[in-house]
Parts: sequence; C-alpha cells; structure tokens
Amino acid sequence: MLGAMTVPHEPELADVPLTAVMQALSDEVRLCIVRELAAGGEAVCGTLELDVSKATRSHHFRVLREAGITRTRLDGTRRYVSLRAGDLDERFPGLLDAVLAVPSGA
Amino acid sequence: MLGAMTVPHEPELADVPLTAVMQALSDEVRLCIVRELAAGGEAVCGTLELDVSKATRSHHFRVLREAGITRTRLDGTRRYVSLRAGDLDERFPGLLDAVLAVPSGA
DNA sequence: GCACATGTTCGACCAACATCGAACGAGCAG
DNA sequence: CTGCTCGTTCGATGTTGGTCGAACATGTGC
Repeated sequence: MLGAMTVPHEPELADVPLTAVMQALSDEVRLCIVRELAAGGEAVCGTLELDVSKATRSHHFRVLREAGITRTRLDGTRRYVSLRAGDLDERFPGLLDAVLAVPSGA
Repeated sequence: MLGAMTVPHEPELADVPLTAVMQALSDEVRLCIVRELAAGGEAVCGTLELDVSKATRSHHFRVLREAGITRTRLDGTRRYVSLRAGDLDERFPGLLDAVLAVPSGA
C-alpha cells in the first residue's frame, strides 16, 4: 500500500457519469481551480491561491481528478495539474465551455 | 405561515450562483426530471415517473425550483412544472443544452 | 359538510462531504 | 544521513443532502 501517492488514479472519461462531473463542478473552491487552470494552463498544486488548508486542497484536487476533469503529472516532489479539456469536451460537448464562460464573481 | 405551499418561491436567475445550478443538476433523479421536462414540455409533478416517495419527489422539485431551473404554475390542486430554458440560457449560455445533450444512460 | 386527490412540511435517519490538524511518505539539497 | 519541502492520508468534526412515513394543507366533487 504505497503506490497510491505516487501514481494517482485517473479514470477513463467514458466511465465517468455526468452526475460526477456536475458534482465536482458544484463547489466554489473547485471552480476556482478549474478557472485558474483554464486561464494559466498547467500549474503546480501548491501555487494556486486557495483559502483552504493543505489537506482540503489535496481533497479537492482528488475530486477533480477522479471526476476526469484534471490530469496530474508527477515531477519530483511537485505535482503538475492540468485540465483534460479535450477528453471532457468529447464526452460532454460544450459543458466545460459553458462553465468557463461564467465570470467568477457569480 | 401558510402561504409557503400556495405560492412557491422562484428566484431571479441573476441571483442564482453557478454552484447552485451545478449542484441541482448533479443528482440522477433531478436529471431525470429535467430531461422529461425538456422532452415533454410542461408536466404535472405527479405524472413523472420517478422511483421515489412523494416527499422525496417534492424535495427534488423544490431544489430545481430554487436553483432557478424550473417554474411552477398552480392549477387547482395540481402543479405544472416547466423548464426555465430561456432564463437559464441567458444566465448560463449553453449549459442546459450541454447537459441535455448527454444521453440518460450515462 | 365530507371524503378524496395532490403536494407540501415535519421530524428522523443515514450517507456523503468540506474542513482541519497531525502524522506520514517521497524526493531533493546540504 | 539530515533536514526541508511538497503533497497525501488519517482520524475527527460539523454540515449538508437524500430518503422515508406521517401529518398537514388545499382544492375538487359528491
């Protein structure tokens, strides 16, 4: 029981139900993450500005990853996270765009 | 305290945050309702096929209504529910279409 | 008035979730 | 090897959410 941290699990988008994606995108913190990723491309987890603890941050990244929304690349002790925009748009056409079109203010 | 049942509260869509809509659409039962409304137009609450109790059904209709997704019209003892497709598309362009484009199976 | 039908509301219950501090693991720099 | 950093995992906790049965409210028809 040790590979869990080194090899994050990323599902096939075909196996992800719509409810899981909607659920993942129904949290303000996770929406922030998605927006920042959309705007700035790949990013290191710790560099994103979020008003939550390390543990909570890690939790949200996991939810996004397991909903097929993000991909995680390992580089030493850092983790680079990016949007699976292509996969997502193939599975749920227009959904991510519609979400990203909404300004963060409301 | 008795008007609550007779005059359902429907918010201005401008006041509804994206998270509320995503949240409302992240439940399978509510997705079923939305799909049936999209396919068949206005419908009476009780006529939709849902494998839940009256109380649960009422709960889901309330969540959809308060998320600005549906409108409720009173007619005697019945309640006609319909999608606020126009309002929704104005507020969150493309979102409802993207959701409805996903087949119910998955 | 009196049933009847349609929905809502009220507790209650259990599952899921967001949050945190603390402990842990893995890689990197001395 | 020893710290240091980055991030995960582990409880624990409080909150929210879905579900139900039962009670209630409201309108319709006899």
